[in-house]
Amino acid sequence: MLNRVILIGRPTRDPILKYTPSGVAVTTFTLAVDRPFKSESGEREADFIPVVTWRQLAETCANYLRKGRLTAVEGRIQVRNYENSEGKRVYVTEIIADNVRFLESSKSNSNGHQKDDPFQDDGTPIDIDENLPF
Amino acid sequence: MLNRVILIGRPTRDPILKYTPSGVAVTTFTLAVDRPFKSESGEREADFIPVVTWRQLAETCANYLRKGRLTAVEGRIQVRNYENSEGKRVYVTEIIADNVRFLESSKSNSNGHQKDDPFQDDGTPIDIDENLPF
Amino acid sequence: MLNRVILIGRPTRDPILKYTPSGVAVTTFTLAVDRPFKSESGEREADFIPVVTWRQLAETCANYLRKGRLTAVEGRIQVRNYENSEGKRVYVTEIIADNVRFLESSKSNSNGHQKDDPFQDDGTPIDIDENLPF
Amino acid sequence: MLNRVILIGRPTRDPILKYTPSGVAVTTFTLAVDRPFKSESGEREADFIPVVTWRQLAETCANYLRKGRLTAVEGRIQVRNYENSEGKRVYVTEIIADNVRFLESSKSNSNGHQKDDPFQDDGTPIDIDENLPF
DNA sequence: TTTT
DNA sequence: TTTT
Repeated sequence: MLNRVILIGRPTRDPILKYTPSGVAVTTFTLAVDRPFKSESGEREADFIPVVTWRQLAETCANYLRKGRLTAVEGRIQVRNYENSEGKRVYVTEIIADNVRFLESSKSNSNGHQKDDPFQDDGTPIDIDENLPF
Repeated sequence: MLNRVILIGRPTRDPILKYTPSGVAVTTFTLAVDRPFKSESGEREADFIPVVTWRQLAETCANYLRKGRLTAVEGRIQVRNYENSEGKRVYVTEIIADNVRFLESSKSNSNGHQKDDPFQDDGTPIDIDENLPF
Repeated sequence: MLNRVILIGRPTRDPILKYTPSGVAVTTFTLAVDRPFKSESGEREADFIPVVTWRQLAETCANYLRKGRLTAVEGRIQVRNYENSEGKRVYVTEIIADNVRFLESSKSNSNGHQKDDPFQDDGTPIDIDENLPF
Repeated sequence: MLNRVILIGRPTRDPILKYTPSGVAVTTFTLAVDRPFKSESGEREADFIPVVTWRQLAETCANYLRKGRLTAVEGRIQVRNYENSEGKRVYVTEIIADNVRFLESSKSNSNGHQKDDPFQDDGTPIDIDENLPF
């Protein structure tokens, strides 16, 4: 009924832009989010959280999102499940993002604003295609 | 670096209170969160999101959380992975809650307040025990 | 750059639907949000937070939002300022909501769903009219 | 009943650390948060949002927070009111922060982590002193 | 495996 | 000015 996630972290790699059979743009990446405390053995730990973006926001992420650059993600948690090749049910948890902010864009200009950074809110109903098991 | 989740939904069953070997209380439940749009076939859909609570909050959830009752959950996303019996790496995504609100408590009194509802914020560093593969 | 607010509380009165000169629907109400701790003197306290909704969401709130009913609000903080009749600058802080959930709708049917509850996300850019000092 | 705010912006000036009569540390600053769209006249606009931090987090902000540096703030909205010298009721809206992240700390080391950055969550109940009209 |  |  309400489902909101906000993350700040760093993509583990550059994103890859794909298209669904019906031509909808989709970009997937994993965000490494440092935990606010150390593990038992004193190491810094992180959660590696899969993020999916659609349509205009997917294109923007393909253009601006870069491995290792600090990034803020807003969206909702989605839990999909499907049957794998061995007939077992597999659960996949992803963030479906509707807002992404590039906090360390290499394309920032001198006053700190991102150039050519379109309005990134994507409030239209989510396409059915997003449930495809990429 | 920042990791915040807010959900409103309904537990799919009553929670069960367990204790770690070191005696720390832990409660797990699944929250069914309706999606804000219908599926291709016109059905309402939901995400089924695992939630874990620890210590005092675990005890409170065991006492107040009930199957089907509207519930708000605040916390962070955690992604664990472990090797299963077949030697395969399995990823588990859960919400580690630090705040739970019982929006339809059956134990509310006539003026709408929850009785015996202690301060529910649990801001202390998370115990190492939480990484046990329950 | 990122501005997100999530509240659960109760409207202090029924909302009133107005229209801007250009015909845009706008609804304003105050949400009473109980604080999670008691005051020095042991009393429950609340924050009284002004909320503004626009367009379709304003119409939906006029239809469903009711005084005293538990309500969830998602949006962003906006700080306006204007000069009052004595020439003094006055600051007004409001939540511009883009999602409102009626958690205790009196119009719920027997299986708990809200009837005629349209998709409430309103992700379009905010109209200039919202800066009018209502 | 639930009250959560997450902001990313830039402090308009260096913070100043003060102490209440009872010796509790408090730091106040204003966060400039760019709006995601331009004004009617095509200008970028921002909301200027007052933020208050207490105790350990106040000390950390005094040490690390700097004017103009990108900063993430988590907390809750508080609406105070008091009578001013002319006997008029004045409303003050502030974010009481319980988590602050310095996204552009000048004290970051080469791998991007903040040095000497203590655990910043401050989950203890808020002190009565915070209601003093600073 | 699932809530209303 | 305030909700339960």
